[in-house]
Amino acid sequence: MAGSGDRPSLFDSMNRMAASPLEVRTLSDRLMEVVRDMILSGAIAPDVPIRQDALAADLNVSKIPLREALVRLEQDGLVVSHANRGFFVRGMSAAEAEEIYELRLKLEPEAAAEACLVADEARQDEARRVLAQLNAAAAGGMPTVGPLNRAFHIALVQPGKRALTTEITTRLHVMADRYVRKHLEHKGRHLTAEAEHQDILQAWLARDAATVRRLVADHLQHTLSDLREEFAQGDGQG
Amino acid sequence: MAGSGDRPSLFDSMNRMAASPLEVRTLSDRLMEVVRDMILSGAIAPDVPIRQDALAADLNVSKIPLREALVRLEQDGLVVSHANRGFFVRGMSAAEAEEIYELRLKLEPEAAAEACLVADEARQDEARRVLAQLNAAAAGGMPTVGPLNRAFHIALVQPGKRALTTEITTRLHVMADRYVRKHLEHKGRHLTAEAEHQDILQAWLARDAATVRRLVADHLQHTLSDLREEFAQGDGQG
DNA sequence: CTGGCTAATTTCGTATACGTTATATGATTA
DNA sequence: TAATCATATAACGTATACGAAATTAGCCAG
Repeated sequence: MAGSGDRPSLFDSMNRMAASPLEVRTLSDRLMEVVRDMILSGAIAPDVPIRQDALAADLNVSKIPLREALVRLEQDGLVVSHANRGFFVRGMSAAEAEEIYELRLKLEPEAAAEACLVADEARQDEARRVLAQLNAAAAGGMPTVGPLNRAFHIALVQPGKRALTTEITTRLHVMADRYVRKHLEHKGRHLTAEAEHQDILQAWLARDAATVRRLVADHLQHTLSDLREEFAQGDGQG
Repeated sequence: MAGSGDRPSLFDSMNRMAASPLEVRTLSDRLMEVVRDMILSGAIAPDVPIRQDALAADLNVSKIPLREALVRLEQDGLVVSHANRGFFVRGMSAAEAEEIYELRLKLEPEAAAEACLVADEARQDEARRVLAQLNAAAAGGMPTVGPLNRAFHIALVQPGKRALTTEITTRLHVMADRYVRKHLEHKGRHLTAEAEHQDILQAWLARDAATVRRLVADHLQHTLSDLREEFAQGDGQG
């Protein structure tokens, strides 16, 4: 009897956000988010093997749904697996950060611009609401800043109804998140970002596609510039 | 320290066709390709539930690696899963085809153009060799046309050493493959494609980036146009 | 037909076991 | 001592069996 204890532990942190009321989700699906956040937050270090039995025991699950979650994360680019050696958190590199932002710059500005033209009122409300939550979380130094930041950027793209574009954008944002957290969170990056977000939202709500395109590109470019600075400085650090 | 040496790393590449001789792969990894080919070839119809026990029995494996393979394919966009209802082959739509090609047009021409500038001799040989194989397979009506076509397009991008771009391009090509097979394979599309491929390769080998960019874009645009025609005609069919 | 109950099928997760591979440890030899 | 070989331990990947929960299908009353 494994489920008898029912330690609440790690899952509740995830269940709080998103989770539309009547959405059914599988365990491995939720595990993916839990493990993903452990990786993004640095709780699991890169390049060290992820011990499946141990981690599964920690999370009070068996290793089969955990493996499925890890497989998902491998496709998401956060972990790599080597046959018979297991899963490892992917190492980070300046080159990868460059590539991530290069791709985001190619996709996100236009996607957001097109989406703003077709967003209905519900989607507009959602974007507004998410940004408010994000600002509140950032002000309070909450650990949900990362996910909410992602939710905001996605909310700008999603109304475009292009599933693939939205999905790729989401993945790129997840990968970017690691770099932002590691290198930028300790300084006031999200404070400058807050102003940029506000301007973007305003143009987006006004359906000013051209401005949205420009502002989103600028926003990404600024973050990338900050990252470049960080990389140039703390170059050799682990 | 484990990773200090970083040997040449024989096994960092993605799923390639000509497997390097002593590459170790897990069962679920190979299963992914098997099931993927079943989907691409239409052996598994869209929108009908994939019976895990039955399929696993057919393939003489247990359902654990099969589920992992299906999870991979879900991230690849070929199947969808609904909690407690299982996995389904994703339905096809003209809208999705449009989006796939729109994204490919945004990424592939430039990626191929940049890659041709830095491709070493080995990569150039590989591109040449793969195209020869593709032409041979197309001439003989072999079922390997799809994978070889994909291999050729990837060979044009891979030397750019941008892992993410290569990976996304690969996925988009896999998704596109389904549409090409279903709607275009029965007509002589790969015959016109053959000439375009030849021109692309020539410019690519000559490191003529601008021409590569243009020709790849044209090539994709032609295929998309053909697809549009097909959709416009056989509109209401399955 | 509609709505709801029951039964059957299937997925999802757990527990357990086992072969194979990798890694660490210790012994042997040059 | 250093390098190589051999052994032991640990971990991964897969198979099997079982149970619980959910979905689907069938049936029946109104």
